[in-house]
Amino acid sequence: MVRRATTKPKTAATDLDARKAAILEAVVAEHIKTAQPVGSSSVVSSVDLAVSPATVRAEMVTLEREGFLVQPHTSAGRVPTDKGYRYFVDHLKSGVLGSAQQHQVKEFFANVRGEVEDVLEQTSTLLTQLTEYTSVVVGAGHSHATILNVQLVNLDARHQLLVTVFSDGSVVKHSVIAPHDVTHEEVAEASKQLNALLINTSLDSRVQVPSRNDHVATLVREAASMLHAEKPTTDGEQVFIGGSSRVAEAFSGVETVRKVLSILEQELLVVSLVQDILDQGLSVAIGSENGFEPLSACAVIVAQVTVDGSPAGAVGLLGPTRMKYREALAAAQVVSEQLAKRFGGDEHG
Amino acid sequence: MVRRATTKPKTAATDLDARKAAILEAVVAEHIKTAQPVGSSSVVSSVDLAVSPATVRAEMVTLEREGFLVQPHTSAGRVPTDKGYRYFVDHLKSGVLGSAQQHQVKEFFANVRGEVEDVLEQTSTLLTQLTEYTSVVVGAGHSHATILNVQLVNLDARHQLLVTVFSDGSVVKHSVIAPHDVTHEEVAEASKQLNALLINTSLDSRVQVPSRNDHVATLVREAASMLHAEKPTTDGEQVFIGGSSRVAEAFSGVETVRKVLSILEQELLVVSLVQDILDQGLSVAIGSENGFEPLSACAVIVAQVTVDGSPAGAVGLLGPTRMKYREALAAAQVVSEQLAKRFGGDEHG
DNA sequence: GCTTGGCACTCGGTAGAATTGAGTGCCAAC
DNA sequence: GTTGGCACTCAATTCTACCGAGTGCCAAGC
Repeated sequence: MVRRATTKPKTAATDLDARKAAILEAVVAEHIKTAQPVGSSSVVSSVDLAVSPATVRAEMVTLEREGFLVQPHTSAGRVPTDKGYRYFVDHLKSGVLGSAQQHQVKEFFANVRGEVEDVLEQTSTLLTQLTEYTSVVVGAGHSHATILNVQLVNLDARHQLLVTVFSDGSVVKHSVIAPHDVTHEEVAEASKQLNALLINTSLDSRVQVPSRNDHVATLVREAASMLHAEKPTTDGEQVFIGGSSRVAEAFSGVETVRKVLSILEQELLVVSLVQDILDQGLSVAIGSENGFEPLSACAVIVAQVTVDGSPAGAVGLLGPTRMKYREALAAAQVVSEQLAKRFGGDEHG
Repeated sequence: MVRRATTKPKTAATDLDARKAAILEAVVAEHIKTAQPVGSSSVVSSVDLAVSPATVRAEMVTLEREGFLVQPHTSAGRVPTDKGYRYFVDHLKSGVLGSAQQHQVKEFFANVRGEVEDVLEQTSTLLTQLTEYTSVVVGAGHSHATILNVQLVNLDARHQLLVTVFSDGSVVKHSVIAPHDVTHEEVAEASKQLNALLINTSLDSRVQVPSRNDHVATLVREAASMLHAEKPTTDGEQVFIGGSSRVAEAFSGVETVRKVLSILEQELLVVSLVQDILDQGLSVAIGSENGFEPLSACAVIVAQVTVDGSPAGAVGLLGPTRMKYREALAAAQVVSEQLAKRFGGDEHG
């Protein structure tokens, strides 16, 4: 698995004097806008520095030496490095959503109906519409939710379906194969026992299964073991990815597009990517910071969704490193807040 | 919605004499291999026709006039049109999977575990591995399955979750909001009544809900209506798309890639695309035949999965019109058969 | 001691011209 | 009907010249 090398969440390590900062920011902003290398004169005209291009050039040499900028080739303007973007993002005064978009968000949350999954899925669509980037919405797993109800349903004499309802409103099913043919009554009895056994437990907790060897007890054991055999990898997280077609626009090289799409296809990887970023205490991972080599051309924005004080998921945006950070951050922020509100105050809208 | 214009499922309309056919097939085969326009001399050397390039050229003029080939420009070789591919596919002697791939399929179906959804999802991954194309796996909706069990579970006094188990092993949940606070006992009673009411019915059939106005009856009505309010669009179909990153390789233009990805994101569209193709009685839709303008650069292969004589889903492959039809058809064929076997003989593995 | 205008220099990008060569269409001869 | 021959076409490639954005450096100026 391609896990990240533990890069230090180094922030605010280097500080630049006001003029260098202004120049760097101008370069980044301009490059984000135009996707072109930015030259000294262009900086002068975009910032009011009362300084000549020559001076700016001198500063840019320093900035390049310090690793904030690079020249694609001599006699071209400069392009920000990941470090340059990092500085830019760290010193970004947080923006606010355009009013049209604010309205769209409001509209959206006023009108979404349906189950949690549906809401999350549609939220991911909303996010890509707001930002032009690919979005990721992760719903928390239910490993800590308690069981409200279990039901063993007969499909035929040998096959049963175990349906489990959790306190967070999620429902999970497991196929159970009985070692012997069983009757409806036995299934009903097993179902009853399972309820008695499991209600109010969580998946973490071990339960005492009957050790007898009759049909019912075997069935109960079988079912309980299916339930607890939950693969620890998925943990029941739900991932919704929206706007993957945006990847095609955001990156120039075919190969980059392929790599990024290919990562997005592996939902487990996406979950761990988002988790990694949150663990680092970041809200943006720029280029190689995300630790996935194939995503080194990407920036990933993450905003945690906090419900009742504990993390309940996250929303993310994935774009090129030269993405519109301010707008994207604002969008992620607002949407995550709305999502939190939605699932906080009134849990089952 | 971009639905297809009802093009006639015209097959075997035109027939070509043996030599023209051989030339056409050579051109298609060569173009599929090289992605380049194919010239007369290249045809001569790839087919043993005992005929000179000049003669081939004369034939190609005819083929072009009849719409099977086009020239990108004067003085280039020829490229097949959709019609050309169509002829090629219609006259394809069905191929067989490479032995390595056969083994892979066998291996796969010997080892997949888990719920139907998991199997289908992994099947889509298998298909893209077999073919290098994007795959689509559609599981049939449960609109005709009967209800085996319903359960109303209390989340809190006003919010309940209705969990329905169908005879095909699918499980669906619906949030229910009670008009008044209800007790656990009332919920249990409602649950019981719902079971009595709904077991062995299908979603098509209307049921007689109690008209009384007490809490329990209201709850029953509310729950039943949620269940039957199933949006007719989704019908509970499940769609699994694998290898969307393959789109980036398969098409050259960024814009084409974007369009195709964007269609793939809309699962409902994909379902109707697959359905359309099956309705036309086709197993391959080439270029504009699929009726979606953004997919006019694509060919789509579909193989129905038939369980116990009735359609239970479909597997599909999406690639460029110059896709490797023989291999892709073989793969779709084999996988759909295996899938049918899997869900036929032993339904709940 | 910064700052700056001046200047030579670099080098990617573009435009135009020349060249190449794969492939065609046509035709007269077989 | 088939074929070799041939003139012709035109995308692709190569080469050249050149432009100009942008740089680095430096000596003069505030």
